[in-house]
Amino acid sequence: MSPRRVPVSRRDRPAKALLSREGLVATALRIMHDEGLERVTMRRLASELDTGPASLYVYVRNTAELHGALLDELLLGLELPAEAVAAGRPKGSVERWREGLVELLCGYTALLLGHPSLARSVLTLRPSGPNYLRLIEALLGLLRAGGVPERQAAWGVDLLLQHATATAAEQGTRDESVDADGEIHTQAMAIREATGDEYPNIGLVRDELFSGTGEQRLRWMFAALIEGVATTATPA
Amino acid sequence: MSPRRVPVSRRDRPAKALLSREGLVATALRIMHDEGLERVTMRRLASELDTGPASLYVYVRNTAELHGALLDELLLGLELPAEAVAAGRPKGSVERWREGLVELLCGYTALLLGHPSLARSVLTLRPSGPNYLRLIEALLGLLRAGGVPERQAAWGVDLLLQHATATAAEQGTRDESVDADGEIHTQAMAIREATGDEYPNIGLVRDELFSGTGEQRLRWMFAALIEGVATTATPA
DNA sequence: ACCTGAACACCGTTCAAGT
DNA sequence: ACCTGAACACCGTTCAAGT
Repeated sequence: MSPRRVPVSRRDRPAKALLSREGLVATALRIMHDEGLERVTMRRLASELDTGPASLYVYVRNTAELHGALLDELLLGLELPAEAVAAGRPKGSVERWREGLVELLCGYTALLLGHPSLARSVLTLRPSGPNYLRLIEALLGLLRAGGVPERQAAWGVDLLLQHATATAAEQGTRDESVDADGEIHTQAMAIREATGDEYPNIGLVRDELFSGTGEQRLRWMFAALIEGVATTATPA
Repeated sequence: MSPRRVPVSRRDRPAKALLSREGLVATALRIMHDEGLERVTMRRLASELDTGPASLYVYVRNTAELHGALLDELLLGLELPAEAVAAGRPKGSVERWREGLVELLCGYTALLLGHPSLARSVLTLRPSGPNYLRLIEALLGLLRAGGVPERQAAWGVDLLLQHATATAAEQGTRDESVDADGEIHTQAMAIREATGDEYPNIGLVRDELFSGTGEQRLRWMFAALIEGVATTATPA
C-alpha cells in the first residue's frame, strides 16, 4: 500500500547506532535504572534498538548472560576498601580486616539492594565478569590478611557472597513488586498469632524475631558469618 | 452449531471434583513432582481442573501464595530431630544441639534441592504456613538448648533459613534449567584463567575454590553459621 | 557472515458478564 | 455469591530466509 522507498529513517534517527554487545548492555543498563530490571526484556531492548528480538542473540547467549553483564557493569561502581588493595599484608590496628570485610560486603549488598530483581537473577548465575573477580580477590585478600586458613577463606568467600546476594534478593520483592508485600504481613501475623502453647519457643523470643533495624541485622549477620568462617575448621 | 445439551462430562469425567483450595494445591503438588514447578502455571492448573485460569483466583491470591502453600505441603515430610522436640532442656551429651541443627538444616535443604525453582520462589516469600512455623520453632528450640542468647537465636534463625533456601535456589538452575549450566563452567574457566598477576589471592587459593564435595561444603557452612550465631554478640 | 520477520509456544491477572 | 470467557498486555527463543 504505502510506498516503502522513502528513507525517512536516514534523517530522523541518530544514525541508528550499529548494534554491538556494548550498546546492548548500555541500553539495558539505562532501562534498568529508569524502570527496573523487569522492564529489561529482549523484546523491549530490541524495540529500543530498532530491531527484532532475534537480532540480540547475536551478542548475548540468553537473558541470564545479559544479566551477568549488567552485574559486572554495576560492580564497576563498587569501591574496594584500602585494606583489600594492600592485600595479604596485615598492617594498622589488629582486626582492621574485619571492618574492611563488613564494609565491602555492605557495599556490595547496597548495590544489589538498588536492583533486587537483578540480585534474584545473580543468585543462580555464577558470575564471571572481571569486576566480580576483583570482588572475590578483595574478599580473599581481607580474609588472608586476617590469617584465615586458605580453605576456610576460599569456602568463606562463597558463603559471604551468597549471603549478600540472597539478602538483596529477599528484600527485593518487598518494595519493588506489587504483590509480595502482603506476605511479610502475613508471616508477621502468623508469628504473632502463634500461641505459646503450640510454639513455646516462638512465644518466648517473639519480640526478638522482629527486633533491630535492617542495617543492624545485616551488619550482625556479616559479623557472625565472618566469625564462623574464621574459627570453624574445614574437614580433612 | 453443535448441541450443547449433551451432558457427556457427567459420565466421562470422574465427577469433576468441585474446585477447592485443597484440590488446587494437591493438583499443583502432583504437577510439580511429575514435571517441575515451572510447569505449575495458573493456565496449566486451570486446564487440568477443567476450568479457566480466572477461576483459580477465587482460592489463591496469586502465584506467590500458591508457592507458599506448596512449600508448607512439602514441609509436612520434614521430620524434626528428637532434640528439637524436647526443646529448651539440654540433655544427653554436650553440644548435641549442634548436630541436631545441622541435621535439621540439611534435611530442609535436601527437601528444597528436590525442587530448586520452589526454593527460588520461597526466597522472596516470607512463608507463613503452620509447618514453616514448626520449623522455626524447632530451630529456636535447638539454639536455646545450646544456650544461645535470645536475640542471637532469633536473628540466627533468619540467617540459617536464608542460607538453606539460597543454597537450594542456587544449586537449582544447574540441573533443572537447560541454559544456566553453561555459567558454572564460564565462572570456573574465568577463575582458572585469572592470572596470579592481576588476582594474586585467587592465584594462591585457586584449588581450594573448587575443593570439597557439595555435602562437605554445605555441612561446613552450617557449622560456621552456627558457630558465628552462637558467639557473636548482637548490638545494644 | 551477519542479521531478522515471523512464528512457536507460552505467561499472570483482571473484569465485565453470566448463573 | 460464586464463577468464568475473553481479553489485556505481555514473555524467551528458534529458524528459515534474506542481504
